[in-house]
Amino acid sequence: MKVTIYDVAKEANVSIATVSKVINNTGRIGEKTKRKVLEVMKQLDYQPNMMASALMGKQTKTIGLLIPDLANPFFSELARSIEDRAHEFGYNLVICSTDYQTEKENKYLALLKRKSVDGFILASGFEDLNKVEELVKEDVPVAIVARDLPMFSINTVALDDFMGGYLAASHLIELGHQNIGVIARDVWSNRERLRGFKQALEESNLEFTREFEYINGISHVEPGKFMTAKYLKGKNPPTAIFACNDLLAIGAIQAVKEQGMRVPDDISVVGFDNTLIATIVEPPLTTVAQPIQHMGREVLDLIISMIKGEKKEKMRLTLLPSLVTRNSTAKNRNKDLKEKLENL
Amino acid sequence: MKVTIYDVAKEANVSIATVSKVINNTGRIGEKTKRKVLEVMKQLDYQPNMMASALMGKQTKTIGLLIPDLANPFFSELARSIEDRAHEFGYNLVICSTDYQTEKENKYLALLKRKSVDGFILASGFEDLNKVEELVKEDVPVAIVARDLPMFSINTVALDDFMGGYLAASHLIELGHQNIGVIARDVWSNRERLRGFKQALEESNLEFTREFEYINGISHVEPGKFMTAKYLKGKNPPTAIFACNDLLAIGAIQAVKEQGMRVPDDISVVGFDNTLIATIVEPPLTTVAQPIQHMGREVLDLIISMIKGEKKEKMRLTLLPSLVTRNSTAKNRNKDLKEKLENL
DNA sequence: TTGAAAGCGGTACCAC
DNA sequence: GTGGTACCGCTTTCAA
Repeated sequence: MKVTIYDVAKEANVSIATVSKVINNTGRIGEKTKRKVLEVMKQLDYQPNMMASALMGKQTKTIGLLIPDLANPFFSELARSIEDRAHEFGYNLVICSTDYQTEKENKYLALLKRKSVDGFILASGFEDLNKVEELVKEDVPVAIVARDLPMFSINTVALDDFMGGYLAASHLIELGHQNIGVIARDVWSNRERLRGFKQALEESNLEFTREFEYINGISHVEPGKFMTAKYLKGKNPPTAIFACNDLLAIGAIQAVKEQGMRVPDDISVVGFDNTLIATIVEPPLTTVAQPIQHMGREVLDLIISMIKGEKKEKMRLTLLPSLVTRNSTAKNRNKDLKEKLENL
Repeated sequence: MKVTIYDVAKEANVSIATVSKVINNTGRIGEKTKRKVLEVMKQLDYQPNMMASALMGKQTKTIGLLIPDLANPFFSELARSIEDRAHEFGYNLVICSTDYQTEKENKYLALLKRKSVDGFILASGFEDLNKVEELVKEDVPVAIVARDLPMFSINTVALDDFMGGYLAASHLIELGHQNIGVIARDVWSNRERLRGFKQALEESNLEFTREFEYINGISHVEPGKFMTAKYLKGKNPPTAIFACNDLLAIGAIQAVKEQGMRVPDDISVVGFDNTLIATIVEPPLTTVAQPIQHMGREVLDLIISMIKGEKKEKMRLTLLPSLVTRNSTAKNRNKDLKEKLENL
């Protein structure tokens, strides 16, 4: 049978109260008794049961992490960075993939609450914030990561998506692209990226007049491929593509190739996230890098400080993206543009 | 404050024992009382505290999953498939990345034990099995996945690695390759793959006489690149590379390109795992596919049945790999071979 | 059919 | 300093 605090107490000829004190290093205990108890604990290989102490109001040292999809490189990298930091503090992560389904989000939220997790980190869609608001009201520590919720008072570590879009567009404009196709799923952060994107165009006295529609479905390779093919086959095909995540960008590259064109010679492609796969595609992807490690570390620190009860005021930490230039972008050599320039 | 079983009992004018019975659907309760209690539970939005019931010996409905690295596509895909199946049964996963460090493995094992997880799924290195053996002795449900431990009596869901290596070699041999470089980390499963690989050579009256050494470090892009470059620059360069995971294969492809050669025209490359990235590289990777979804599902089912106390006898389930042919492999056009053939 | 009460393994307050 | 003990929230006999 498992060894309990009673076994230790009996073996050390003290009360369980005393043992508890040496475990938690609280109250005052004599040096000798302390040593004695410690010794017995080691000898019996005693492992305090966390369920029991959790019941008495102490923490469970576990944090719930809700993400859309663990198999998506961006989220698995993010989860890993959060996990590492969590372990540094002796915390574990319960990870749940929600597939962007509100139903699952709510289900996992409720389930993990029953398991008395100390707090939640949300990287998921959460278009429906009712349950999240409830948690906040009940004083359950909740922090958001990689997902800006501007009109909601909650601790957040996010990326400056506006700047991300701006960066992507600026880079492309500098390379002489004026007709740029955008591929994105309709979520808040992408709307921001699009705003930043347009802002950059505007500053160059360019206008975003292209046909545009959000993809439906998730941000994966296929939709990126599909949408790019559509743009390329449509009238007024773009000379560059800005995809709002690396997976979509991969799809874009594949579509370009299938049309018998080349990246970046004929079409430039910019991605977003800078995950492992950006370095793996051919050509290597120019992409807007999210500081994934940094984000993971920051939310974890944030949630920990909330759990500890420090920092009662809400805050939003915005990290800045940076452009990583690889080989999927190049000067625009498109004839139309050349002609236009020559006609000036 | 949180609503407890007492609140429900009071509100429904019954004892907590009765409430407990309706929650768990045990014992015999009158229809009316049952309905009444159910109603009150709903009304108060009562959520039973799992810590408390876990303390009483019931399950925590959480499973510990130890993997080497959550950011590695193979493991994140595996984790995802296990997670999905777990959720079907109402279980959660606590995921820990061990980085192949025995130290971390043992640390997480102990930590999760204190948290009373119902069982462990191990996909990690575990060269040191002492702690695992202890768990088994203590009757803690433990299952191994994606990692064969042949001389150890423990429930396992694994791949037929021997066959995987055999498949890869056969494919390459069929394409006319005789001088094949192998890249692998020195772990059990790779030793098996190598065995299968050699077996196929042998059956074709070929011999594996190449210089060979296991990589040191982890199975990631860099070592694959490094080792391939080494082979290519060495004497008697191979016409094909068999890399024991997709990441290594990516590295191989990159190295080939850097040497100014082409895949598959000059060098063929076969990977292992068939993760997302195999479809993303250029050229798309021919690779030995592991049935990741299937494996995840099977271990989960296995551990559940262990938790439930069914199936006391140990078993090893071996899943079969299959070769997915894409464009990183082609007929050997190497001069040497041609000459050889002509000299016949 | 229902309920009183004894735990499960700890924590923490309060005497001694 | 150390120990007695009342919980924490729920499960489970065992009576009633």
